[in-house]
Amino acid sequence: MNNLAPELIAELKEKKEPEKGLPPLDVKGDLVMRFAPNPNGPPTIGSSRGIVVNSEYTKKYNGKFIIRFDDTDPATKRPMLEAYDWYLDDCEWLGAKPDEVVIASDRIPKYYEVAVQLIEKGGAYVCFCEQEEFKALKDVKKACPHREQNEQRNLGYWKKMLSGDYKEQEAVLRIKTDIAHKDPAIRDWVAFRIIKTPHPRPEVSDKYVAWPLLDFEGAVEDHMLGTTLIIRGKDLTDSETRQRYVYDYMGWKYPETMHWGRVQIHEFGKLSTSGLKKAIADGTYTGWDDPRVPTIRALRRRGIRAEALRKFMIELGLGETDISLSLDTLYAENRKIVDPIANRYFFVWDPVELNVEGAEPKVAKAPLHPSRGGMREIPVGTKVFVCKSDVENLNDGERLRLKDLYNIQITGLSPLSAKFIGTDMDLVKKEKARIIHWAPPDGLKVRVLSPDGEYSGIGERGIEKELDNVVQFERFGFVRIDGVKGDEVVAYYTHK
RNA sequence: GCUCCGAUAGUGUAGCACGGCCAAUCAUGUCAGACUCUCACUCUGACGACUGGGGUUCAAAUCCCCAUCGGAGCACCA
Repeated sequence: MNNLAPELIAELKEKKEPEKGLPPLDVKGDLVMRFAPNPNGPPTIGSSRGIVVNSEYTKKYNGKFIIRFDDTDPATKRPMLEAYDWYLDDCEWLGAKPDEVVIASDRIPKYYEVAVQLIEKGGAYVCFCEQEEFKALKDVKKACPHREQNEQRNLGYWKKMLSGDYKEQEAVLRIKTDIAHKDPAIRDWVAFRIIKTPHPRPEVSDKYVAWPLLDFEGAVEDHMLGTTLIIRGKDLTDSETRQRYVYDYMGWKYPETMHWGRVQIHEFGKLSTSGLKKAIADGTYTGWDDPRVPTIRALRRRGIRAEALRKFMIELGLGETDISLSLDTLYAENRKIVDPIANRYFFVWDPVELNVEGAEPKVAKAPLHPSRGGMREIPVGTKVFVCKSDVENLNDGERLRLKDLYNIQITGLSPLSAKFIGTDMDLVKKEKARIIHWAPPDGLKVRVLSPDGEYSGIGERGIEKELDNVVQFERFGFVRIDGVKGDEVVAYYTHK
């Protein structure tokens, strides 16, 4: 069979191994996709899904990946100036360097052009209703009086909207849809409103007072960018129906769309960008890369690898159900990458001093890595530090093994003391003595910042040479060495 | 209230478009054991799911209907 029809076998194998994670796409022609965040905060784990999935598809199908900043709300969801670069930086780190970067607030005049065309086609009108007033009418499928204004009037009003003649709230431009549409969410939606707060970007600042809303800006942009496939959160499913009115008036072709549900992460719960902003401002968190914060920057600082995050996001697939997941899977993925390369060191948290009577000063030798070879050397005298939790429930006379050093027997509990009883591994193998790790008294002062608090203690020398690397503190977990200052080391906790 | 949408083990997924090969895939998790001078890694084993009820059919996780549960939108937010 193999000889007769090798291509059949190959085909069978392919059928057996469907694409793990993302469903295959039916791409005809070019694929253009975009990830469109509002940079009103740094990219979060949630953003990474959008970045990874969009870029993964465009990679796979040789398409174009665009990042577009939907920053057209200078007031309520005011963009954060630093965040623009953070997005680009995190994208690059994730291996998702965009082919094109677009900033909506740079392209306002283009949106104005489309607005004028829509008005001329009778597809949009300037509405002076108060919000409540309009809603009341809309709820009973009734048009407001402004809906019937002719094009000339609308054009005049529109000019006045642009020139700043109206106050905020005084006038909006609405897209004429179907005022009796069965879904109230669709009825004559707002495309532009007036905001007199200057935009945070200095190049834009107070240049405009009429700002497009997302549905309008996105509609025009997706057409201009030639987007062929949109993947976005299901909170925007109705956008398609709304935006199609614009596309129909203009005679454009609407892109394909796909949606995904909300992602919630157990470890972080419901943290909103604005909530985080507040917590950072009041000092609850140290910044946007505090290990307790769900941003990509924080994960990076903790030593999560881009590949692990990518894989994690891809394997979520594209479901419309809301999902709630635990970072354990991400950690497992990361551990697979990091475990073979991370050097091992001793770090003693909550250190307790232990004197070992009868021990000769020596140099302990321990492998840098259990399977890779290379040794570290730790000079040690008669005094070591051990973890408080390891010696809390000891009995007098108990025998222990100090890992890679020697055996001891406890001779006193307070103060803690012990005596040297040899180096033979039989203590562990036959007597099943516990092995604990330790640190020399002249070690480094180490602080570990982790999602559930800070640990401080003493680490062996050598750690200071691992700046920026992920290492494993034995019996503690993986950490990334974040800073070294003299004899003081700061590490960020990666995971168990 | 109106309009959409979804439901497979603790979690996340595969399978559903073309019903049988599904007593249901993979990963993670949990438990047990092996290995190991780490409670890490690796290995072995166990645990664990088609929301419920009807219908169509020789045959349903897959198709249809109802119910239940969950979610989204109904903003001059994105």
